[in-house]
Amino acid sequence: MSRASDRAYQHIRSMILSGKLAPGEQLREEHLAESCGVSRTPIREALRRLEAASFVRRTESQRSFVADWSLDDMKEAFQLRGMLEAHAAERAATRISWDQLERLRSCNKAIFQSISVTPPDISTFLDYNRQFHEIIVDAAKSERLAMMLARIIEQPVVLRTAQQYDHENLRRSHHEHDELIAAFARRDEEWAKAVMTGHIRRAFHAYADAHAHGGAPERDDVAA
Amino acid sequence: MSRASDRAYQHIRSMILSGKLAPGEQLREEHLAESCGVSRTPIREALRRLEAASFVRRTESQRSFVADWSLDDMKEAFQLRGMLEAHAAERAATRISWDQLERLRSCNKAIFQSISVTPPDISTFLDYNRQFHEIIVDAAKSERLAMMLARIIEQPVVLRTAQQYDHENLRRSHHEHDELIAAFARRDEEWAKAVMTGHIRRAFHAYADAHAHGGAPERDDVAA
DNA sequence: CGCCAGTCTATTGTATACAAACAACAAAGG
DNA sequence: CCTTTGTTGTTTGTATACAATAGACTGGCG
Repeated sequence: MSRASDRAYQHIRSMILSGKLAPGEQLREEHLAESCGVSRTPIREALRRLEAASFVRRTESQRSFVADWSLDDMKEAFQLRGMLEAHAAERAATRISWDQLERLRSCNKAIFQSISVTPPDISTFLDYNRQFHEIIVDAAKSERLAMMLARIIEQPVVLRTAQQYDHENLRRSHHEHDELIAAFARRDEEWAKAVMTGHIRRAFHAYADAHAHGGAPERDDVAA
Repeated sequence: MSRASDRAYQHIRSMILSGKLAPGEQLREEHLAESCGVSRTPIREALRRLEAASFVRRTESQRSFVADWSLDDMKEAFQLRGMLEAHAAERAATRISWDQLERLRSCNKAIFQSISVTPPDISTFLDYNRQFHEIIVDAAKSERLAMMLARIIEQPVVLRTAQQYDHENLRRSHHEHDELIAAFARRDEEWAKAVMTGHIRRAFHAYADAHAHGGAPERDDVAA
């Protein structure tokens, strides 16, 4: 991560997420280079990766713009994420190791603690939540799947789900994780898949509700 | 496509598919540059794209190697493709336009003609088959989905399914397409999804069988 | 004989200069 | 007044030189 192109990637990404670069705005390589304090070469590489992650869109004439996301885009991304993550859970059910299962348990224990205090420690919740899902994707043992999920989860639409959860949602999230663990312990693919589908779907509705109410997120992360 | 980086991409890709670059072989930028007749800059860009498409793998120290594919990788890719393409069919069922439906019909008519001659015109079959699936993905109206599918279909594992089909498989493929068209015409999402799932699954087994028999493909394309 | 350190080479990362392409605009013709 | 075409400026594409870094090799030491 100490390479200039990586730093440029993170820098541009955060500028997009923070809104410093507005959706639809054109990204000029030279301008970004100046802004990031590097030359155009690493900027170009960062732009390609940002494009692959759907943060940036390029016209046929190779000009880059900050991607803007419609409501349909959001639905799409969540639908895709739900499908892929359910598939991951299905695969993980028969492949997960005892160690990974144990780590899921301790993750969810930490999650429980983070939401048991008042006010809930959302930041900690998010960290462990991310870990929880990462363990599952890892247990699914499919690099391609992991790659695709990483790309979707990275996306601005799916990000920003956090901070929006009320206590009820946090509690339900924790409970669903418990159910996932139970499904994994029983090696029940169907169950794991079904629980994960519902889990992501609930996350989507929580996001949609929060979005409708116009709340602004303070931190970017997934909260499924 | 006339840009040097695009030509480099195609050139390296074809060298990988043809086996001129063996799986596991290291790819040196300078060497490739010489081989493609361009400088390292467009090669670097091509390598990043090839990496995103899983043709190329990079170590943590940024060295590039031709990806090699295990049998599990193959299964994985087909599973993912089946899931995504079924999802595409599901979405397409309620979104497809009359014009697109008509184009599907004419595509499948052309497919029928290509397999009615002796010997079957596999090349034409493949072209129209690709068109057929493209129309469906297009009708699904999900850019993200299209992007992901494009990436999977591009992959060496999923490629090379062609030329392997016997007459029976070709006929069944045509018939399944007809059933898909019927499902679309009735706007029946579930039906479309189910047919597509079986369609891709059959393609997988045809591939697996052909692979087991050790047949060598002469042309790279998908034949679902 | 094996192992570690230092050096050296091979390979990738970055900066910069120049070339090419595109978009915006202006001018001329219908 | 609209369309079309040429011109100009802005932006991206490519080549090349140089810097940094990871791997390989060699020599010395335990």
